[in-house]
Amino acid sequence: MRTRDEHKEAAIREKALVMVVKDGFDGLSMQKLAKAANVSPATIYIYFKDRDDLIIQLWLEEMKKMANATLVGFDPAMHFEEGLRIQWLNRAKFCMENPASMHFLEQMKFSPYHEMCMKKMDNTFIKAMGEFVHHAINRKEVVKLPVEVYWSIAFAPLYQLVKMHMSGRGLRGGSEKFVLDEKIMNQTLKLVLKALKP
Amino acid sequence: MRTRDEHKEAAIREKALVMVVKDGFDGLSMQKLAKAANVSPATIYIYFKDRDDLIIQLWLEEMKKMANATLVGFDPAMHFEEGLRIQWLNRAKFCMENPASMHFLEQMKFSPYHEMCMKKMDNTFIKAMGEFVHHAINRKEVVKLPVEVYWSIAFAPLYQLVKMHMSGRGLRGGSEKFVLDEKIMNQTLKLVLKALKP
DNA sequence: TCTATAAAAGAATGAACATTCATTTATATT
DNA sequence: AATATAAATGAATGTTCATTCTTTTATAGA
Repeated sequence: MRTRDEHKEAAIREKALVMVVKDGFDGLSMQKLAKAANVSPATIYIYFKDRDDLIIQLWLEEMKKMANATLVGFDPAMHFEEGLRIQWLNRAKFCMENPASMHFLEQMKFSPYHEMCMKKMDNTFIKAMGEFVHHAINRKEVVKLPVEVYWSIAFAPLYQLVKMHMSGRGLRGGSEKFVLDEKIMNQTLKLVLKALKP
Repeated sequence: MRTRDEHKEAAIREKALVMVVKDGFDGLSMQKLAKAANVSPATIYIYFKDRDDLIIQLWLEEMKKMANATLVGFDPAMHFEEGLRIQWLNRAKFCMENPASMHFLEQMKFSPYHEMCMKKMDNTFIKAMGEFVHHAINRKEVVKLPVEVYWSIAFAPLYQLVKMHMSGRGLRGGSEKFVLDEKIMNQTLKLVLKALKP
């Protein structure tokens, strides 16, 4: 029997991601995607059940990449400041180096697909995060807080900054561009740590 | 001549918002919208140039609502802690009372429409915010920071919490629901202030 | 080398899409 | 009451959509 061509699937995934990032979910048409990936429309349906499945698979893949990148050099048993710093910088690096992934993941967050995705995700990542926070709370290295508050203070500002960096549009109205450099990242991380330490 | 029926435009706007929130931009079809608003498809084109225009007008309206709600009782000349607290609570209140608006605005943020929208928005709101921060910095009531960092620390956590509240899904994996109550909001606001005060 | 099998293709299908057209309807002004 | 005008409509247009059907092609195992 004929064997699958991995390059074809990769091309489909890659072009689909770009299409969604560029033109939104509206802009992702199977026929245009087929053309962009140099493949017949029917071929897409060999690798993916349907359009929804394609989008969900895309999310699962990008999410895994992001999770792996986040955990490089990280251990849930680490002390709070060290652990947070490592994760923070890992996330920042991933976002800056993979703007399309980041953009796609953010776009998914508020789409109707997100709920479906969450159900399919394996939650070892989330568990590791929870463990880390609880260690830190037990050791009194962090203010005692619901995990969600901790989470939102720790990482939401980072993502917000990345968004502004990516759109090149800060908050000064005019034409001034906002660039998220290392200095600004360290400033922000410092403030985040200040907020969360007892 | 026949006069415009304001109720028709309002119905179109309202149903369109709901459709986008429920089914994403994909789900907003002019024919379905017409049916939902009890109107002929052609009527939509009396009030809006085309589908894109409809979406952009929707954004402008919801953005204005949000901006107005945010500024109730606020003055850019206020002292930092008071001003931030007022704005923070105003925003929180608006989000919790208008989940559809909030959801729509967030969904727009990462869509290709967002750039078009930003161009059309009047920037008095952004200017007021900038003024407020600069006062606060001059009075040494806040750490000296690029406006974007200040902004992301101050409000990104709030929106993140609202999102988790709205999806009912926190970070504990299982079935435990996350509810953003007044206690949690005050805890978070306290941390934000701690981060930003010198 | 032959055969079985799944990959891959291109054309085709019918549904749904945004938008427009020709017509009717309501009303403000005369 | 008559008229002019824009609102409102339902049907129609041509396009694009996701998906499937039929056929061809490549290749692993016999």
